[in-house]
Amino acid sequence: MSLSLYNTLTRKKEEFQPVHAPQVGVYLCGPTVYSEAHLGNARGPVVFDVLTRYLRHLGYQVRYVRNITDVGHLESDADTGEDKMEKAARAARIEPMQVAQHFANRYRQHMLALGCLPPDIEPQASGHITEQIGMIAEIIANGFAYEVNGSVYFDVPKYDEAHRYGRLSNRGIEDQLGGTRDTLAGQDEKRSPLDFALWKKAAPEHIMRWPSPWSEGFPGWHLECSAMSRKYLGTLSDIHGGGLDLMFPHHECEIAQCQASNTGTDESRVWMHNNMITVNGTKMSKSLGNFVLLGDMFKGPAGPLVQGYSPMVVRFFLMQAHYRSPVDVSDDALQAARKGYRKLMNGLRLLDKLAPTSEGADLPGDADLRKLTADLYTGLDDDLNTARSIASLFNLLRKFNTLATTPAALADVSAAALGEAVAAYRTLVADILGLQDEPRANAEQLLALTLSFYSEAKAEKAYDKVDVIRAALKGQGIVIKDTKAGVEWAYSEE
RNA sequence: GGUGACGUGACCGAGUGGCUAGGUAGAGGUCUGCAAAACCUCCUACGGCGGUUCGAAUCCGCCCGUCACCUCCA
Repeated sequence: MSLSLYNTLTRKKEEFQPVHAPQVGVYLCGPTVYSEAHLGNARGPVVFDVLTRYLRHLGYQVRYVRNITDVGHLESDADTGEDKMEKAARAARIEPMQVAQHFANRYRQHMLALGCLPPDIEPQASGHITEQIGMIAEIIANGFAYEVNGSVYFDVPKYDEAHRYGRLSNRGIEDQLGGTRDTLAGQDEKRSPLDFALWKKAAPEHIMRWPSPWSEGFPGWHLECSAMSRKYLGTLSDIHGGGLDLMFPHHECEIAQCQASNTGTDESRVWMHNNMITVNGTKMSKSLGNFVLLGDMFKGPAGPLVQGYSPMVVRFFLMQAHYRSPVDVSDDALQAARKGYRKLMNGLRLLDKLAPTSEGADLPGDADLRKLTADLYTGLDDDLNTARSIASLFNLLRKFNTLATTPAALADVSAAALGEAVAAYRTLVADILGLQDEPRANAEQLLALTLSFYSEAKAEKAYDKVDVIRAALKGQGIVIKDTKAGVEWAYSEE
């Protein structure tokens, strides 16, 4: 089996073929760091984390780029030109970059907690102004952009004649003209309402600004990803992704920018879009206010949820649905996920105890076990269907549990078949799905319990038990101190 | 208005022309000092109406319902 992925650009599943095997370039549109991340923001990173983990497992050399957008997009075209970052900064009376740094730090913490490995490159838009200016110059030189009053706009109708705009989202420019609003500010500078900004001249009160050939200003909303993707992944990356809501206009514009610049490609061969997370069937979003902040839901009740859920439970919950399906959050669903996750973790712990009891090869139970093992990856290979691979894991886990409790069954499988199955389960759960055991037991409380047994043993003068407990804790780097006030403990200073 | 999804058993969610994913919940059982875990069995669904087919939840048509994008949004 080989990996196939659904490509939004072609609207079908395609066998994955790297542009330059064994190297694979993956780009995920990252967060705009002017506020806390919510659950919906976590789906893309989790999906792409599994994707890159799996690609690496398949032997590819992956370069995974996930950007940080710290040049805030404008709050809306209707306001005075103050962007999100500045607005947040003004509210907190700090530097815009401080806002960006703060939320970028928080974001990284949350992503790490969710088991998402750090990207190989995490470029910031503000650090790539030069590249963006260079790309604008190319687009102008190629005749697909024009300058008005220090701002530069992408000429969509002209581009459409040469390359056809809207291939990704499958919409013609006639359709879009019908639905365009004519009430937005700054529209008068554009030749067509469909045109989008590549560079905006900064209004006097605009803090974040950079010099450019056209004006002191800031780059357009879609340019950073094109510029940074090209810089780090070349003119044609392998996979570019983000949420479904980024397909249009964001990704559509990225493709247009790349085609119109000297890049001359669709920027990426495969375009992947994860579906939305919903609450009672409605998309979770900042603007609707129905979001659940990650930091909140890890700790306790948040929004519509009556209790908290640990990062790993959230990760498992997200992976139990296919990434192109919408997934609805609810306590019922999360609680079910939590039990499933723990079951899988208990399975992981069971593997250590599962040792073969038979010598021979090709025993009667092997075929069944091998079938279950082989089935583990059919889901992932089919457009990263984690839900199916997880189902396969549970099927294999049931087998493991049977083997663990039924000596006759265990005697029927060979060491080789069992070893393969155990290794595959471990690899899939821990390395590819990235599910780690979350210790739930509280060490302090376990220690207190142990000390109470110690005290009891001491009272009974059962010194053999006392010594065993002492030695065991010593092994953990903890010494027991019998004081007049009672039993205490301290870290061993040895 | 344009574009695109989706409607699966009590709940969450895969699948998609024949071989009834999986998890959670529920019922019964094995095991068991109690309990838990585990295992076995049961509950067998695909919005509605037509059509194609030997056979459709799966393909086609119509209808109903829900959602997303077209404006910042993961």
